[in-house]
Amino acid sequence: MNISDVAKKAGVSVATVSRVLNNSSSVTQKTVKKVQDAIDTLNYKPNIAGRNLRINKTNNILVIVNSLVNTFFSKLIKGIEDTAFEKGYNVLICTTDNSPEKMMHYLDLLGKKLADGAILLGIEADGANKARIRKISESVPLVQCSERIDDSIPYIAINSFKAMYDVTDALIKSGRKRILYISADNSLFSTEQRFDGYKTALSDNGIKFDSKLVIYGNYGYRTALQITDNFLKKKIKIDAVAAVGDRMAYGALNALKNNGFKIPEDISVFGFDNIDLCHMSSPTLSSVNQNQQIIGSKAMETLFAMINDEPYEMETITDYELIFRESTNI
Amino acid sequence: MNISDVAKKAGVSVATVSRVLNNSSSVTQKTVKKVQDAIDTLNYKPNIAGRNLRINKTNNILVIVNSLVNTFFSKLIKGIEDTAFEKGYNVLICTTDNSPEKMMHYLDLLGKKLADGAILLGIEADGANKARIRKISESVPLVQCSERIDDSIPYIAINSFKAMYDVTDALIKSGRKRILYISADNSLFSTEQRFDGYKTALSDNGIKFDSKLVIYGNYGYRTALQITDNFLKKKIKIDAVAAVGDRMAYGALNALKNNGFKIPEDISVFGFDNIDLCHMSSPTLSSVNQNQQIIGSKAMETLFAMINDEPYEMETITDYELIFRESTNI
DNA sequence: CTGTTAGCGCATTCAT
DNA sequence: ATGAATGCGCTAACAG
Repeated sequence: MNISDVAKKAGVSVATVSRVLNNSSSVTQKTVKKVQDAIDTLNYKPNIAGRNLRINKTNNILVIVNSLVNTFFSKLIKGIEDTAFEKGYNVLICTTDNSPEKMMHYLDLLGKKLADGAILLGIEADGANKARIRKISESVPLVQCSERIDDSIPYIAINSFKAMYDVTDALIKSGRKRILYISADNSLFSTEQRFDGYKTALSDNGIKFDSKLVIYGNYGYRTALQITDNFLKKKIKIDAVAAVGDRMAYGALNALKNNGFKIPEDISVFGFDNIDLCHMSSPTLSSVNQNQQIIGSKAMETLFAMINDEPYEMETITDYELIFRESTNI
Repeated sequence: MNISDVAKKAGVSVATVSRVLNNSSSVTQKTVKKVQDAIDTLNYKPNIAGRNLRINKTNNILVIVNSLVNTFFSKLIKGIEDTAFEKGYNVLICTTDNSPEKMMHYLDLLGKKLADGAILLGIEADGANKARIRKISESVPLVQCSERIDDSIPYIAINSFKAMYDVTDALIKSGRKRILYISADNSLFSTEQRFDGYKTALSDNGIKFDSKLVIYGNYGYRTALQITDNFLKKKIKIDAVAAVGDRMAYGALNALKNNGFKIPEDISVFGFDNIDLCHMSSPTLSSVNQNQQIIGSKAMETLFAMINDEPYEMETITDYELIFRESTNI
């Protein structure tokens, strides 16, 4: 069942059927109707593979992400998908499980024309892979979201420096001075930016940075619980905690509780990303909210513009907001 | 840059290049090397669209799901993806936002040969769409996961009846008799099954079912908080809560706390799905854990068998386990 | 406004 | 073991 069956049925040429299908150049209403009827009675669906081959375009885009099991990214993907849907694109999701090999494998699919472009979500890459990604970006539209790998590739994210600056500043303004900073043990752009934000806010408020007040986790709850507990054993006095992720903030929060501290009376706790849990837990958790839907949408729009040779921004900075809840008394 | 460029470079025919590419029939080692070298120096990638058209197969599968922003489904998708990756398939994720139109749109893509088959995740369908899905399933491999739409389509899930039976039974065995049941306001197979499990466990333990002890939400936290609060205003005595979802259990739990009840001393609370939050909250929440990774993996394996005309199971029932935490004293 | 035809890149049948 | 030739389904250039 193909286009020529429809042509035969409708008593026209395949070209005419194709024209109706793509409502390209002018076809008489009468002919359109004949063709439509044939399509309907045969229940014909155009074969995408044939079309893709001919026009050398797939209307697919790749989303490359470490893991879907992270609502930060799944919300972002929803933004991508909604916009992709509007523009007639299908979204292929590729999860890499933090494996560079898997990531490069998926990037390879772009060369095979499986998709017209790709969005890299929160991707970390070392020197060699950075170079390969840059190389690929020279021939295929690529957009990076929420983490920056290469300056030559369009980038969409919040200003992580400013966000963590604001968190730190708010904690200080509420009277806290010794803020335990829970960072992540990676080389992500956002990690570095946030750390800079923390240090700059301290310094702007005349507080000396103390490296003993910095501990490193992996975004997970258990590790954060553990490292905070270890930290508390040292009996170093603190009056607040700022974490680069909510799960880590919860790990800290529970470690603090277990050690007899009252939240927020003794110690304020501030998270990052505003996961659903933040408003369901007790105490509810103060956190930084990003609008993932918009980030995703902007990423797709940028990619779409690249694919269609339209102008686009090299850098799109989106909004964030600090949400104050019970874990802080600000 | 295509297969014939490679053939030219290697001094062989396109047929031979194709054979090397698919290591089909016998090609001399020497020829293989020549071709490989040509491929490498040209950095040639076979065009998937051309291949798909020729072999009438895409190695793509569709996953149709209401929303990715639900770790239950995203974990399931991880199971699908891992298995798909092993088998050389790419996964196209289509989110429907509970819109039947969107779902049918995506199912339509199957007819257009965008993918070789589809997995339906937790999909709800009314009479008309049920019929359309069944119709589609006659010509395209389809698998349904975690919710059942049609008996003629392979199905993978836990036994929801038995799981909720076990929850209810465990609560009763721990001395609870008046168990508030928080269900969801939908016509999903699992909803019905769980409700039956609850009622049967009551009856098997000689407890009369009381319809006043059943309230309906939408899987969300806020609604559950609200309806539980409304329920408590009626001053009907209860000593336990069983919910069909963890978020609802949390809504109930917080409503109970707000009304001065102690968990679990006054009232035990049991959730369903074991979301991450369960072990991070205080109190931690007892819940039913399903192995989504395995469900997803089995779904992909079943779909793979269908695509390749191999034998497959019409029904795969996976394990679950009750996890007892601080919200119950069992 | 419509038809004829070529060719996108590939796998495969049929020769040799 | 290899090559020549065909056609998968479609769009677009060209002709009329």
